Order: sequence, then structure tokens, then C-alpha cells
Amino acid sequence: MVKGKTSPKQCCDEDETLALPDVTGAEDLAKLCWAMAHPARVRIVRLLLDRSSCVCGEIVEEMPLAQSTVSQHLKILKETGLVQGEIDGPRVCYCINKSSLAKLKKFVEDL
Amino acid sequence: MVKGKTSPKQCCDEDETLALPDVTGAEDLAKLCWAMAHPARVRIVRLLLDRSSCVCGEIVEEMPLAQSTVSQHLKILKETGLVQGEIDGPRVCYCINKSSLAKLKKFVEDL
DNA sequence: AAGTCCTATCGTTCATCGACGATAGGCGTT
DNA sequence: AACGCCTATCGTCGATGAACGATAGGACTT
Repeated sequence: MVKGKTSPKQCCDEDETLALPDVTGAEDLAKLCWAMAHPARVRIVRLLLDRSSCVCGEIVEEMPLAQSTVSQHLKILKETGLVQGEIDGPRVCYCINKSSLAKLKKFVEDL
Repeated sequence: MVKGKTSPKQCCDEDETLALPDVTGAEDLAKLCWAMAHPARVRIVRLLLDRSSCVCGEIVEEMPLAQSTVSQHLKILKETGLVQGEIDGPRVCYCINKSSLAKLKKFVEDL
């Protein structure tokens, strides 16, 4: 039986730790920018923002890249904290880490 | 004779072409982010924002890098349009291209 | 327990970055 | 004209990124 397949389930609960630590370190900022420094990763982030959350397979379908390549981009996005994934049965549900995104936004705003 | 050495001269005149073309292409956005994807370049951009304009030599002094390396980072920033340089006698005066910076800001805002 | 689907990781190859020293070129001064 | 300063470019080297196919591991279903 298909168990709530189409209900997005909002995999990543809003943890309200939007403390926004000081974004002064050039290293941190560069790292965040670096995560967005590839068209594929920009597209992934936008995809995850359009839909509130997204299963890995859907992302792969939207991209003209091999599954392994997409997985690597997702890994990079996870490492920088911009994206978080949650295991949902046999698949993995990805969504944006709003805290990190806010950090990036604040950084660019303050430039 | 020292000719107006300390008057910054505002090398880059505000061209008010802040048209902000649609920032939808993931490629363009990735390129802008990529320019900021290195700590040295972040520091350079911040330096140029603090002082309204800056001579190359001053930038080199502020950075723990060789002159040639700084020059390469400046080249990258110029290629992406974030920074523009203007020859001022024997030196080169760099400053931020506000149009490009606005583009980057709008892009990140709209994420 | 076996099978199947989904995702992550491994291993490889090619291309590019980042850093440096050395060198070339432009401009002003002597 | 020659010199000196400032900046850009060249050439090199090591490290890393990006892409892929192949493979391994996890979690449901049968």
C-alpha cells in the first residue's frame, strides 16, 4: 500500500534556531557562496524552495545529470548546511535549511 | 610632485544603469556566487566597500598573499563584473561595480 | 529470506583553481 | 633616454572540482 506517497510530510521541521551568528568571517561566507557557485546547485536549491521538500529521485529527474553527480551536489549542499536530508523509508527527503539560507541572505545583504 | 595622491578621486563614476535584468539564469547566478566563493575575494570586496575605491597596492598590503595572486583574484572579480578597475597613472584604482553587486543581492534575496 | 527500488559511495579521468616566482609592460620622474 | 615603480601575465606545481559508471548499503514488499 502506498503510504502517504504524495503528502510531502514536511520532512524538515522548522527549528527556530535562527540565531544568525555573526557572519563576519570571510571563510564562512565564501563557503556559503561556494555552495551556490555551480548552476546545478542553484537549480537544486530553487527546486527545493519551490516545492517545500523533495525526494532525491525527483531532483535527479529534473536535472540533466547522472544520479551519482546529483548525489554529490547534494552532499556539498548538505556539508555547507544549506540543505538537510531526512530518510523517509527507502528514499531521502531533502529540504532547505532556512537557518543557513538566512545566514547567506544576511551576509549578502550586509555587503 | 605628488599629484593628489590621497584624494580618492572616486575612480568609478556611478553609471545609473541599475536596470537589474532578470536574474533567473542559474548560470549567471552561479557565476556571481563563484566570484565570492573564495575568502580572499570576499575580503577584497569588503575592502573596496569600506573604502570607496582602492589602489591595487593597498589591497596587496592588506592580504597575506603574493602580488600576483591578488592580481589573479582581481581579474576574476573583474571578469564577473563585480569589480572594475581604472588606470590612474602608474597604478590601478579598483572599485565595486554597484550594478553587479545589486544583481547579486537581488538574486540572493529572491531565493 | 529473497528480491527490488532508491540513494550513497568508490574509483577514475579530465579540467580548473590557487598559489607562487619570474618576467613583461605602462607610466611618471629624473 | 633611462630609470624606477606599479600591475598584469606567464609558466609551473599541487590540490580540488565535476562528471560518469559501477557498486555497495538500507528499507520496504512479497
